[in-house]
Amino acid sequence: MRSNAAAKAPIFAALGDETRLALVARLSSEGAQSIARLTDGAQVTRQAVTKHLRVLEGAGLVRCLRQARESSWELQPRKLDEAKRYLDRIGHEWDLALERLKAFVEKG
Amino acid sequence: MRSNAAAKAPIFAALGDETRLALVARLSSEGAQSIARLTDGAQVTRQAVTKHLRVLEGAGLVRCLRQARESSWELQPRKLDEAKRYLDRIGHEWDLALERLKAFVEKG
DNA sequence: CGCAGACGCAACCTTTTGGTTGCATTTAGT
DNA sequence: ACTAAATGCAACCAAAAGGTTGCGTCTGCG
Repeated sequence: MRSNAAAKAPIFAALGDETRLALVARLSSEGAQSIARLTDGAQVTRQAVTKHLRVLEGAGLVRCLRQARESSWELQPRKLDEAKRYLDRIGHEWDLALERLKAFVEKG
Repeated sequence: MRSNAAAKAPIFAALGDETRLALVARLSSEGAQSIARLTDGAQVTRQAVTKHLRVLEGAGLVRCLRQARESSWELQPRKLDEAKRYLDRIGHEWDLALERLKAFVEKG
C-alpha cells in the first residue's frame, strides 16, 4: 500500500479544526475520558463535541471504549505518527530537490 | 508566544484537502513551479489551483515569487516542521500520561 | 501592433461543515 | 420504582468550502 497523499488528507483534515485539535491535545495530556468531561472546558455543546469525536474516530485518531453508562474516548497515537512520518517524507523530498537544484547549478 | 493548538489548526486544515496535499507533495518533489504547470496533472481548473495555493499561502506553507508574466510557488518547509513538532509534542504528552497511569496503577 | 500565454478578480452554485435544539434511551443510585 | 446523569439520534440552519465560468489585465514575442 503506497503512502499517497490522498490517504493522509483525512487525518490532517480531522486535525484542522481548532476544537478538534484541542480535544486531541486534552486526550493526550489528560488521558482517556468521557464526552461529558470533555464538554466541560469546551465552548460548544455536548452534541458538537460528540460530532467532533466521531470525525476524529473516522480518521482513526481516537477510539471509543464504551462501558455501561459512560463512554471513554482514547487517543490513537498510531495515526498521529502516520501523519508525522508523512510530513517527514515531504521534508525529505524537499531536501532532495534542493540538492538536485544545487548540483544542476554547479554543473551549469 | 505559546504554541497552543489554536495556532496550529490552520496548518493542518490547509493540509487536510486532497488536492492541496497533492500540490504540497508536488512542490516538494518537483520544486517551485508556476500555476499553469501545477494545473497540468491536477484534476481541477486553474482557478481552483489558484484558490488552493492561496489557502496554503495563508497557512504559511508556500509562498509566491512572482516575476513578470509567470509566478513561481515555492514550498515553505518551516511550517511543515512546525506541524511535525506539534504532533511530536502531543505524542510525547501521551507517553507521559501513560507513564503516570502506570505509576498510579502500581502504587494503587 | 497584435496575438497568445499566464494570471487576477468576481459572480455564482452546490455540498459540506460546525453548531444548535429537542426528544428518546440506557443505567446508576437512592 | 423514580430520578438524574450520560448518550444517541434526527431535524434544521447558517456559514464556509470547493469548484466553475466569464471577463479583464499584463507581458513577451513575432
